[in-house]
Amino acid sequence: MAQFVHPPTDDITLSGVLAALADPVRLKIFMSLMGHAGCMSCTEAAPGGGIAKSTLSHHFRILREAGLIRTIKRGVENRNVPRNEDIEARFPGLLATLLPLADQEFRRTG
Amino acid sequence: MAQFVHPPTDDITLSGVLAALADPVRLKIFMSLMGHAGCMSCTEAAPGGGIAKSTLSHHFRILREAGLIRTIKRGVENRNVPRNEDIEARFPGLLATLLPLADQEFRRTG
DNA sequence: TCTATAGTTCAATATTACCGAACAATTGAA
DNA sequence: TTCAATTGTTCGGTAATATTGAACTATAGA
Repeated sequence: MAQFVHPPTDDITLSGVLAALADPVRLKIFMSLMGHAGCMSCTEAAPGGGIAKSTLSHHFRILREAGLIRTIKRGVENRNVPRNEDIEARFPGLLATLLPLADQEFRRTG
Repeated sequence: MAQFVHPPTDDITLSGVLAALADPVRLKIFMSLMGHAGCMSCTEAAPGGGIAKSTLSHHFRILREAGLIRTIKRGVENRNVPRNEDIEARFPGLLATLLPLADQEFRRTG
């Protein structure tokens, strides 16, 4: 039986999603998850830089509460999965346009 | 000759745009501007609620610095114009997908 | 049991948002 | 010109949020 770190939100708002993805760190995390199309632990999905793990935990919480990811406790680590279908259902086409632009942006700046 | 309140940014970033539009007040302001497809003063574009004018000024500054609007001083008031083409040039399709979703969202919640 | 690992929570600090009040600039009327 | 009204910015104080290291919980594996 799935042990959610916190039960997934069913109230996904546009402002919540945009605010969550407006932070470069969280955007990178979410894109990593999308790229791996399965599950990643928090440390796997985290971008390289010197970010404190308490801060990372905070970022994952924001992504969870925005409804962008689902987090399941599995052994000692967390399995984070993007909630593709739920976001697509609420905001059709949003991710399809946003993610390529984010990709382009990160290539440009780093 | 155009008197800009501040010269328009030529460095439009995705995080800047998303952060600017993640705030419901700013999103409403920007959508008002898009809807009127011309120029609006700050007070015209502002949503109804009891928002201090110093706060509104702050919101317009964020929209300006994100590169979403251009503000020209005209007489006693400001003329705010959305920078459609510049945003489309940098992030093709972003506004086209975002704004209808925002519209739907505001209809849902108010 | 003992140690290592993965995240969360907590308390403190730093950054940012919001407001009212004071200010500057322009308009229009007296 | 002078005076009042209008529009928006700036400033100082306070409230809210972000970031961090340290302490803590829970699980895995030797």
